[in-house]
Amino acid sequence: MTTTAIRSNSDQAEGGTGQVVAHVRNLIERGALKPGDRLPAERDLATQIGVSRPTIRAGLRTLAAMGVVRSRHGSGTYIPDGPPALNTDALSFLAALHGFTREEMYEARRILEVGAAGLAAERATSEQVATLAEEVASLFASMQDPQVFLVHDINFHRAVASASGNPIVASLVEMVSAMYYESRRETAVRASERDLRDAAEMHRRIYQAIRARDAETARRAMHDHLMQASRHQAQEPQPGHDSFPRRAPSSSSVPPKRRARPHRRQPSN
Amino acid sequence: MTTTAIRSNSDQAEGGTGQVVAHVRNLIERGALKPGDRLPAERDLATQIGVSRPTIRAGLRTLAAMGVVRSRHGSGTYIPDGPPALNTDALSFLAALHGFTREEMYEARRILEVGAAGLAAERATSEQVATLAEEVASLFASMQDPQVFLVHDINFHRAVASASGNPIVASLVEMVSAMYYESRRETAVRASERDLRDAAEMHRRIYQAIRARDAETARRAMHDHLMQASRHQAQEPQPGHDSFPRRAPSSSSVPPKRRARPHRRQPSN
DNA sequence: ACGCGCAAGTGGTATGACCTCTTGGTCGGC
DNA sequence: GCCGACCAAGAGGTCATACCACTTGCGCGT
Repeated sequence: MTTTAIRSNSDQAEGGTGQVVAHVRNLIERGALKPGDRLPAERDLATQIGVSRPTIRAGLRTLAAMGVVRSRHGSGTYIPDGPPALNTDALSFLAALHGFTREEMYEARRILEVGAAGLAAERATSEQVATLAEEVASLFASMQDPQVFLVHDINFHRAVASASGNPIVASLVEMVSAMYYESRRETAVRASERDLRDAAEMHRRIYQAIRARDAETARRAMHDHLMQASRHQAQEPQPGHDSFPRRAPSSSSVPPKRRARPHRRQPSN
Repeated sequence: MTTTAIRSNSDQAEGGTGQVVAHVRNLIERGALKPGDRLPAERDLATQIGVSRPTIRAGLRTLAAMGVVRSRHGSGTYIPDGPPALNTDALSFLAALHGFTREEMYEARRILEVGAAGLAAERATSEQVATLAEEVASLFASMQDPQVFLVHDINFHRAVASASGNPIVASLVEMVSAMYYESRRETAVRASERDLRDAAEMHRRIYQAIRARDAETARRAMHDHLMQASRHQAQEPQPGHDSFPRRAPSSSSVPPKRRARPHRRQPSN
């Protein structure tokens, strides 16, 4: 019975750069840094913490990649305000690395967004409902341009997530949506106008259920929408495999589906 | 009707460091880099891409923060194998920054893990079921030590997520679990032994449903478990607010719940 | 009073050096 | 002949310094 320790994967408790991350974290937890604030200049931080500027920059870059800070050339390093936002690229990289399938993406979206739709029906403000209405209108208005349609499609789903009132759920949906957009952008042109009309209609139903404060109908509508989208996309002409890594050709016959991912062990350093 | 552009939040198409990230991304998409591989040495990458070593290091640090690569002192920079893993610290930072409430965390967990439990019931391998059984046993065995109990608690939920067979869902659960662990670690000692026994029992029910391949029961059991845990925790002695930022005292009366987060705009640079 | 421009300040990059750690090969002893 | 200790090459980590690019706001000139 192994009592596996829980460790952050970027465990930088020691080392200069981890010192920087920890310092900023302390500032945040002490309330000295709030969203919108500007951090001290790198050269100042260097003298404060007692490390060199390159080390400071390394730590700040780590924080920037996490979405905790944002550097603006010539101006300073700031903590972004607005809703909390994770780095959306991370999931896209993992998708490219591990070859996530469309079905897996839709499955993840279904789990997340069905829940988000239910919450949105219970809590959406009138402004958020208005935003949803606008995006639905944009969907119907862009049925002849799959690329523009896709943008409004994603925007609608992000708006639903935002209307859920739960910033964590909203952040996760943002990540998954960004990954989906990345992988869908190239193939979106293959969607038939009939499919787009269906999709627009289903978005409208989701919107109406949220507006009517009917959580269960909203959940079902979101579920049906994502199921149908997944089915439609599976029927489209051969997907461009070029964006996904191809397995190295092996002498033995390649398994037809996906192979399980064995945990090749790696030294812990 | 704004056609909001969809941009990655770490949009580094230009600039030296973004060049490095893009280069590695190309290597991945071309299949030249697979999980477990080692990247060229920093000094070599520098000459290949045509930038200096600090720039290379900046790009690699960004990738490391995303969980795409992992540097090991004295050995090299590698692409982690094993299941895809996002950086779990990011959510913890956002939690500290924006003061996520426990209710929001449980809500997010409910959405994600109820779905994961359903999938796990449909797909878990016998090995994964065995892992779940072990963790359940560890839970019953550690009821007198809340800290150890918490570790096995989290491990059980991670195992369920892994058994879902969906690596995206598993990654998201990992993130949320890590954040939850961070915020719960300090207050876990307050849990009564009776609550721990209840919790262990509910984990056992989840396990049994998954083992029985009963998806709907697994979903309900997970839902009930997280609901009850949320309720119990709300009843515990005053939670240590010290890890969460306190709002600056304002002259006007503070709204009782949480105020909406206005999007203070910030220059786009 | 208004606007233009310059200068101070800030992040971004480059160079080069040195340190620590890992790793694998080699040499010695058993 | 085998095994262990040592060492050296190579990798990432840090530092110091300089210079470049961009932003911002103050102040000068009109």
